Amino acid sequence: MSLPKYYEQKLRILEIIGETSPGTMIPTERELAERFDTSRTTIRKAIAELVVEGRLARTQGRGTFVADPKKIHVRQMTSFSEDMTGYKTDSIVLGLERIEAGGEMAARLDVPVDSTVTRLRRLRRQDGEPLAIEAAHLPGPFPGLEIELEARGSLYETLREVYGIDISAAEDHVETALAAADDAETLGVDTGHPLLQVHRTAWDQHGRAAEWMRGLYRGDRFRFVARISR
Amino acid sequence: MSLPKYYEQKLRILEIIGETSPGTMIPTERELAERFDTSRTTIRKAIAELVVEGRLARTQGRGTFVADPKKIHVRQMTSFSEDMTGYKTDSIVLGLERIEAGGEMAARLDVPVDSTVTRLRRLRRQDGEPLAIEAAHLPGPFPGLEIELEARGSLYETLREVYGIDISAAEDHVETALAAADDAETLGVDTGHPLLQVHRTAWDQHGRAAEWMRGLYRGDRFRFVARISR
DNA sequence: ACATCATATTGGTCTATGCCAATTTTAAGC
DNA sequence: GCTTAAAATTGGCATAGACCAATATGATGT
Repeated sequence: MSLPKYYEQKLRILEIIGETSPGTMIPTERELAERFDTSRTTIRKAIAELVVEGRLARTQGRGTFVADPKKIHVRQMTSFSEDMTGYKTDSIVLGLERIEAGGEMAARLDVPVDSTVTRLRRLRRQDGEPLAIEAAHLPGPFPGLEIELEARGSLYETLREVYGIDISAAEDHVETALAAADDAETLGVDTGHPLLQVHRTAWDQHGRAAEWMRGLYRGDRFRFVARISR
Repeated sequence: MSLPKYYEQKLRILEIIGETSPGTMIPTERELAERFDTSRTTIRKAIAELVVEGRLARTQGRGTFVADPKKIHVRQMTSFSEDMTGYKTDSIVLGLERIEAGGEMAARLDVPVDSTVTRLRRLRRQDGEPLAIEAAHLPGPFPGLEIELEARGSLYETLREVYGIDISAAEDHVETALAAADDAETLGVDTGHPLLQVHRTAWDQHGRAAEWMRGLYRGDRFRFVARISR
């Protein structure tokens, strides 16, 4: 019947959050521990969950602050760039290479094993803050993709205008995942931070596999939206 | 550059997992702590993440065991029951009441405030293990729903056959959430366990809002799948 | 053999503490 | 005033340990 002690503290801290507005600093961990007559460890566990839920943000040496829990929508079939209007968003190309398709990749893109696959890794940001990592895999060499993509920004737009590939169907698989050490570093979150992991297979106007994508989105900042009708 | 210490232990435990098969017991926390020359606290943090990822399962007094990380797919527009073929699944009705629509509910279902809304809360299980909580809200009293639903099992089938409501469009919003104390208890997971939270608005053949649903799915056991074409 | 009860084992929770790292604040020097 | 350096503050990370709760084990008695 009784709640875990850390959870009680979480509820009490939520009250503090409710009384203030985003940007306000809450009391220090040591002060909260003393005020609520508990250990700093327990307070930190409570705060950790509130950070994961996007209600708090903390910085070493500065303090812990009330955050704005708004979420960005990622829609099916619309690229990231189309969906983040109204924000100062940008996209950093982390890498664009041609690799040889392994067994799994070959199956996903329906190409022979060892054939050339183009891999594009991008970091998505909003107001300079990293929010998502997307790794797209395309069947073939796609010569000149670097330059064409640079000019347009949107991958799907580039595929359509330059390579005649019109993405017309897609299947997304959405699940939770915990940030691995390297992804956590790139995204600026703690190792183990919950993420939305999206795997997408997309097909062109002829029904051929055109893209296989893996996206990692900060769980506290994103919501995946899918609409369907028949 | 260096990895967090608990994360190193996580990788080492993953090696142990890789060498065995589901059901095998791994060494106790105290033994792992001694073997890896670290504290039990650090080992527990590593194990906690592996539990969240579905790689381990632990029981007080028994031990920690290698788990089978398979995930169940939840598809858009198909009910839970249609999707879990091959498993011994069942559904427990936690509650079926008629309530008055509040402001938010009224807006979501496009009905007047204070009008009657039917709320159906169900617990979804597989082989007796609770896996998901779904709360559906329907606009209107839906007399006899208890009996009709009992006979058919599937809500969408009941709506179609008995009430002439054919769900023909839906929008799902998928995000991560941490299990609150009561939901954690119902699902048999720890408080704070990552979940997939799905909000669905569904419309009938005339474009009228027919359902508003909130689902909580264990993040370690589910994957949301959405397919679209144009 | 079987059931019962005490004991040991194992995970669950919380505490107290130490030290490090990033940042802010204060003091010192010019 | 301004810059620079030292000190204090605050979160980050890991440790050791105490005690509890659930389960498994082994001893005991019949």
